[in-house]
Amino acid sequence: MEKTTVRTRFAPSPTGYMHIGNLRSALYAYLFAKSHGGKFILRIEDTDLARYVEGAVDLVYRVLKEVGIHWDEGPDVGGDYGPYIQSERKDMYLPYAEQLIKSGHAYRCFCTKEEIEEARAQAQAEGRAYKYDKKCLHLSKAEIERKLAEGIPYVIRQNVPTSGTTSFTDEIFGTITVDNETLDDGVLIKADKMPTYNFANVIDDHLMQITHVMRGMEYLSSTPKYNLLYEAFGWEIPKYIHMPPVMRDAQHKLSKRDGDASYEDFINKGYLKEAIVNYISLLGWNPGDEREKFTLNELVEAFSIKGLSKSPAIFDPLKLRWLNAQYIRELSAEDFTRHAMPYYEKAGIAHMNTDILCKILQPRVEVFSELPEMVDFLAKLDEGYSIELFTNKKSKTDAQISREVLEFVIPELKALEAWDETHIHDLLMGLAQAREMKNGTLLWPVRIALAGKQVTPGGAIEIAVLLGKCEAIRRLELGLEKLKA
RNA sequence: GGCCCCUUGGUCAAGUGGUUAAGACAUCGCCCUUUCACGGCGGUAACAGGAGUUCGAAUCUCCUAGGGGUCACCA
Repeated sequence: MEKTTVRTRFAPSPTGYMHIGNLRSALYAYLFAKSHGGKFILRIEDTDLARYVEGAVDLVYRVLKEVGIHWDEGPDVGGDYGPYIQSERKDMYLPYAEQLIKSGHAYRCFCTKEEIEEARAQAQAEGRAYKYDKKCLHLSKAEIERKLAEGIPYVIRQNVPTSGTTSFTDEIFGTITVDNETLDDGVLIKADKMPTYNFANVIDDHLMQITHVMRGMEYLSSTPKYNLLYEAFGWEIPKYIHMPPVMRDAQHKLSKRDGDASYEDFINKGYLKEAIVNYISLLGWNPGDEREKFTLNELVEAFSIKGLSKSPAIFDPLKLRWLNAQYIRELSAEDFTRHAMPYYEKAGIAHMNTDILCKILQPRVEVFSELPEMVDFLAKLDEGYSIELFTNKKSKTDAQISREVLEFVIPELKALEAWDETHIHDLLMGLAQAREMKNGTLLWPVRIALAGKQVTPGGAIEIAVLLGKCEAIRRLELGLEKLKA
């Protein structure tokens, strides 16, 4: 038996926004295809002209490329089953719908939107689900001809059976059966001759020989209608893999309105793309072992739909943060600095020693955007800080001791020729030892005077080096003055 | 409301008839320490509820509850 190649697709509609949930769908479809040595196809679903957004398609390309999800076929790279943009395929669908009319699986419906609306409103008022009553299915040939001749607009509806059941097997949810009676005669071709999403999907997936349809589980309940279509055409039904949504909390999907739902939002906040991909891969999937950190290639290696969850997953920003921090810590010093530089500039410290900045910041930063706030004191001392900061129980310091410390430390530092970590370190430690005081007792007041802040990334020595001798001495003297006052 | 799906700690989750019910994030405590972090060690914390089936149920069945989805000439 010939083994067919796995083909999956990601079929976004270009909205100008790469939702985390969509990215995850793309990721899973990509991982599934690649883990089976198959092809991953990108198709743009833009049948709704009213929703056209400038530059939206480019955004899809850019994000996918950036995270390393490469498509084997798509609008820009081509392929044997193109075009890959639905609007360029728009003439392909109508003939298929007409074929269905001939075979009795579809029919023209001349009912106006208003009529439908009315019937729907009435159904709602009576508390029952609306279903089109198949009125136009029973039009005589002559009537149809007459309406056609009059140019009355129509849609083409699927003629679903009114009895019996339809079942299908989802690879993760198992077999699902529905009563055909609950199915509505959905519109296949709109009055403007454009296909509806559902119809275009079936045609395109078949024509592009998609073997595994991976999509959000909101399509679970319309899948029987898809299958009826495949059957009407006599086409092979693809495998279905429906994926639960990404949630903001137990009752809401992660949505655009939350402000935190797009890939771009996270990148702009200083998250690393590797961390984002890694994190979302784990939202609704697990590798079956205890690994949590994965590169894209490792994900391809480890991915299996067996690890996909049936229930929705709540997006946990805290865990993403943690994972991001893990990735930041693994960066080389060069890469860390490259990522941090825009934020250094924002903080006005881009001229400082990047080795030391890296040393003190890399283990502390979880998201790059928080960096300026962490180092604000470097660029500018808040001279109005309270001298109560000099008091610290654990370091055994108070204002009095701090004053004494600064009084003997300042001249020594002033006399120091080589202003670097080693020399400052040796000098300060030597002084503490000579005076028989805890390192902390000496270092605390120095750091406070240098930073004017209780909590700082890095200690007194690193901060002194970063500030440079001149500024460091100035701050120390200012601190001493405050203590004397 | 009809139909479909889901339900293990606060969160992500392992688990497929017999386990002291993993692990991670978060949280709390301790250690390390030049503040804060990093790192290390440890603690708190869960099978939605109820009936069955079975020698034995988180695992199988049914009911209830809760949640989600869907019911467009939107995708």
